[in-house]
Amino acid sequence: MIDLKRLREEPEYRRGIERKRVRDGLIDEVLEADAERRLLAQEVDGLRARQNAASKEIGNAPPGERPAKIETAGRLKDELSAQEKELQAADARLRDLGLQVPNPADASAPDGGEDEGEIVRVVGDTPPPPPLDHAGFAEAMGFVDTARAAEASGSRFAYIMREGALLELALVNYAMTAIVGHGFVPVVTPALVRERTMEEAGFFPTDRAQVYDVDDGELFLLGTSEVALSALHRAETFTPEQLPARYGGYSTCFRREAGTYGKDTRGIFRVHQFDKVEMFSFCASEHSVDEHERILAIEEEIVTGLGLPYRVVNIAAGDLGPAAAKKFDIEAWLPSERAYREITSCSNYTDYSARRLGTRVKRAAGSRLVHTLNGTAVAVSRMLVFLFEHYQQPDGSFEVPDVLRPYTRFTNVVAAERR
RNA sequence: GGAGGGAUGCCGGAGCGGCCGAACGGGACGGUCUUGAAAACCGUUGUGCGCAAGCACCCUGGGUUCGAAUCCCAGUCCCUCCGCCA
Repeated sequence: MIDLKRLREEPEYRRGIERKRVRDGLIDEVLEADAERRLLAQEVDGLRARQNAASKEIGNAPPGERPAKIETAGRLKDELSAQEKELQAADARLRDLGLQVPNPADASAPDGGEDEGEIVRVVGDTPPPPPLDHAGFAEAMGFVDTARAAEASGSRFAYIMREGALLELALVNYAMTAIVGHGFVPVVTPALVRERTMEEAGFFPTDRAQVYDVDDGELFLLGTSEVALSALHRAETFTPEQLPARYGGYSTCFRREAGTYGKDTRGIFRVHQFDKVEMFSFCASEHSVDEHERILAIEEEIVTGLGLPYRVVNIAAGDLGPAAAKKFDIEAWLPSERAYREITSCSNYTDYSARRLGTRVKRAAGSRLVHTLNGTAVAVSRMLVFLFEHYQQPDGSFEVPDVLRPYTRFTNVVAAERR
């Protein structure tokens, strides 16, 4: 949810919203609905004050005078309930519209759309394509079976098998160990949440089409554990010393991938179900820019540890999700495509989700909304894609990245017609 | 799945339909006393919106009433018992 007061008063704030993709006229509709609601709220407040006073009088009056007073109070009541109905309707309208408005883009997010992010830095040398792309290699090695998964579940599913399955677990361990070392509290989250949680995390109503629902819409499968982590401090007020509060979530993630038909259909680059380790921070507003850089640095450390060449992209305003004010993607080099492709992503949601959650921090006077941030530690299936290309050897074998060996306990998988 | 009980402020816990934003106890904070601390005593101590008057909040949403923490309905969550289960 955006800050309506700032929308009213700060032209900069409005401009930040307009730099994203917003339906024409939406902002003005919101402002109108807000003005109407505030007017009604004022009237109702005044009416209630009179009604409260009238009722109080009845209690204090001698019994003989009561019937007349009850009569007047009764009239006030009718008037009030009519006004209250209108206020309720205005509230609903404002809420409905307000939920559609995205968080303003930060000034440091570049203008433009999907391919107009700013390349912040490029790290490492880009190798030529290996003999097999990730899908072909994974199949040849018996690491991944998408054909049979299609039988069981449909397209964009995979059986991850043999050393591939062990690599999956090794990646989870590697990422979890890394972020716990940076002070993130390890958490295995629920994978199903209620609608409210989706909304408060900033995903509903805008991203509803991307989410699987379950049990007749009672519950929804997470697309990222970020959703469950954000709810960890719902309606809570932190003391300043408790911040930053950092959590490392592990969960399986589920995405419908609506609107991606025909895109990235080979292998496991884009699948409906994958495991992910995610960083999530609650922090004071004045520290969120630093926290964002910190999360990005940890992501780079993880990617570097796995020896992948990459670049960092400051995502353009028009390409930001509804909740993000700013986002850095790390794109690793995918040799078979001779292109950089997204491997991690970290966002600063500022107070957008916190406002819905009611997560605050105590201040000298009153309290303020916190800022929330999230970032990928490892999205496992996606990461396997890159490893299968970068660690594919000339003799067709697979070499395990050094940092994963403590977890896999094997260092090499030979090319196998044995499968 | 079946049967009961419950949800109040930082915590415990009271609360007749009006005198309840809420007794009492604890904690925390400030002060007196003390070389310092403890003890004792005194005081302060929820939040959001609003410039303010004021309004709202006793799990959530409805309802009854002139008036609801208190009565009614629905939901959510927790606890106990039975059944089932990795």
